Amino acid sequence: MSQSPKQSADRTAPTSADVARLAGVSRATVSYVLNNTATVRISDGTRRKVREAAEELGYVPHAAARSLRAGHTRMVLLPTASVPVGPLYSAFFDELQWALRRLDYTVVQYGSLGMEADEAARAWAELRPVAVVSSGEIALTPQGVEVLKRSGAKAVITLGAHRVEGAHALVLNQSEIGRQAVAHLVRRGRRRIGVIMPEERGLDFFSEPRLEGARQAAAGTGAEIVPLPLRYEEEPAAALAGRWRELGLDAVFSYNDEYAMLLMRALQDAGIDVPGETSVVGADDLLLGRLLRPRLSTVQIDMVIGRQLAELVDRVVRDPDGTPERHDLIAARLIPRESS
Amino acid sequence: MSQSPKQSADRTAPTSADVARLAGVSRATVSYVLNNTATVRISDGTRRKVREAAEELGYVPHAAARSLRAGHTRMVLLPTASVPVGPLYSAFFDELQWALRRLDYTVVQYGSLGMEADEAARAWAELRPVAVVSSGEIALTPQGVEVLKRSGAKAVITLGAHRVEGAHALVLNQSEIGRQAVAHLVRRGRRRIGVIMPEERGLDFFSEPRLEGARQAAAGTGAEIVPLPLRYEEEPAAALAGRWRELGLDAVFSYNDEYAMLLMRALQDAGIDVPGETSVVGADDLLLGRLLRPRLSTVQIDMVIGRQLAELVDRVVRDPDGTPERHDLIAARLIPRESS
DNA sequence: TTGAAAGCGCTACCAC
DNA sequence: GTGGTAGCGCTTTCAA
Repeated sequence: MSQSPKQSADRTAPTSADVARLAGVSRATVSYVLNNTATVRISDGTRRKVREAAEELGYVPHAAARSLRAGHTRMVLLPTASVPVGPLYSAFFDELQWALRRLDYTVVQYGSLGMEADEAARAWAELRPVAVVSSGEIALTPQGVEVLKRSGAKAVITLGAHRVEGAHALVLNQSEIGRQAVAHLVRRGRRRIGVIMPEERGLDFFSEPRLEGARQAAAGTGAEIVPLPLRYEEEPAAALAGRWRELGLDAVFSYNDEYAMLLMRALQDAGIDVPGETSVVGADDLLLGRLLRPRLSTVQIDMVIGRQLAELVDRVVRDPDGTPERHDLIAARLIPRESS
Repeated sequence: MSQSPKQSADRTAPTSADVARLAGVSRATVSYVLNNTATVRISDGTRRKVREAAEELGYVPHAAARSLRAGHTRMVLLPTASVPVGPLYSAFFDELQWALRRLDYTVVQYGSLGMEADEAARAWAELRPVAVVSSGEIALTPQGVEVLKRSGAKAVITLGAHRVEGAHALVLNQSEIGRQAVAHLVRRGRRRIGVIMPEERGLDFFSEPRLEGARQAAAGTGAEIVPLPLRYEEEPAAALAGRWRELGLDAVFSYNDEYAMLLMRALQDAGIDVPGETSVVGADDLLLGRLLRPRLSTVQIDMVIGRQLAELVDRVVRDPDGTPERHDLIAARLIPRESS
């Protein structure tokens, strides 16, 4: 083997002082050049020397030192905790991240699985993020918001069903989804409507408001809403289908398309005709809904573009004392197919 | 409105000096107490005073200042970029995060969507992570690894099919999946076997090795492998099914269960009998495979537990100069059902 | 048992 | 145009 470039690996990271020394200038000049500081004029020769020195040493600025000096960061913290939320949500997150980067923020997801609310808030605060966008998987208390703001967070934004004192809110009005689904079923003349409630942890956050919307749509129509807890597995689905007739249901809003597929298969295997005896409506408009027979009616969900949220973050960071805003983030539209 | 607690929000964050002042001690003492420094004895009275002062002020230490002083961090960086990877992968990531936190690392996902390899490596290096676990969505070049190591990363671990010079590798031997699927089909007497190659960006990372494995399994058996590009949509699937007979295939390994569902539906709609005329095998053992008719044969994938990877990270951080390890991370097992 | 002070890497103010 | 330098918040050595 010839001499590998490993030698450099164990040397310590070059600092701006190293760059300055190699370029034969002061650290100040290095900083000016590498940050393109506008308030100061540097000769082109010096600029080039500094750039070359930085390149040669493989200089990478030290974010912690920079933000310590600056007194603030450009970090937007997105706490996460493991909710398996599907393609819609992840597309939304991707877009949010991308849009925030365009606005020159550093986007960081902080895994907070299993942390208590205030413990989590403190851990986030240690990083001194300029903004926190909490998707609601980790509950944020008013105290938590306070801790974050004291630690320099200009914007604390919750993304979810509930408001938190002191934080801006982006409301995912999930209830609209349940409302659309049930309104459709009522129009179809259905009167006893089941609503699937997933038993998986972390989903009540979505399912509760959907149930609530279902109730609202049924109110005053004479239709009845029956919550149906269900685990995402074959046996419980079969069991539920087994007592379907004694439940006396003529329709079901099945939380989303995946639960709908599970339930519809179980119903069919139990000899229940869909949609003749029971209508089924899903949500999310996944491709699989169109592959089922009968094709699955569903509620299509248009999440607001992440860019919009990114701009809200930026606006609040610039004007932290503005009135907390409240935005609705979801538009829902029913797509009737064959299952209802 | 009565006076809200907003007053405190715009004050600056309390520092250890503030705590020291309130407790009537020095900053050193504050540090000793709050970090439970073992090498120094502090009286219980002082301890309590410090703790109370910190509590009262809502003191949160400044991670950047701490790590600047310490010369290193405990941050493990997980670069991410939007690959729609499914429940298996996300469960794996959850476990990894959780296990790393137990080992006292701070786990941070860094959204790197759309970055170039070396630009990304530099951005990560600015944060001076002690370890980087790159899931391979962002290609890591040898130069990138070098930059990260120079900036203090003790462990650079790639998670994927390819090795990168200088980095430890956790090989997701995806090829085993294709191998299992095709070996099964050959045993069933199939001779012309299609392999679905998703056209969605970011998946060739998984699909290429699966194809390679398929080829290996076919080699010497007289069976023939035919790659079949496919977008995850109904029309292309229907089109592919439309020319199925002219392709002369008697089996297909369909990348995963979701593509299998899409293709199987298209084949059935085109009047192709499954498994009579064509066998179909998926992968991932998703629930939906059991809901299909015929039930879908699949390759079950056992990902190594995240804890194992967390321990590797920790081991490499403690002994950075150890020989780069190479681990196989996937065990695959064929589950025959009705579709093959 | 506690305190004083140096210094991590960086930027921005001021002087030359 | 460029350089000297203070100081961000923290930990840790050394003295008291």
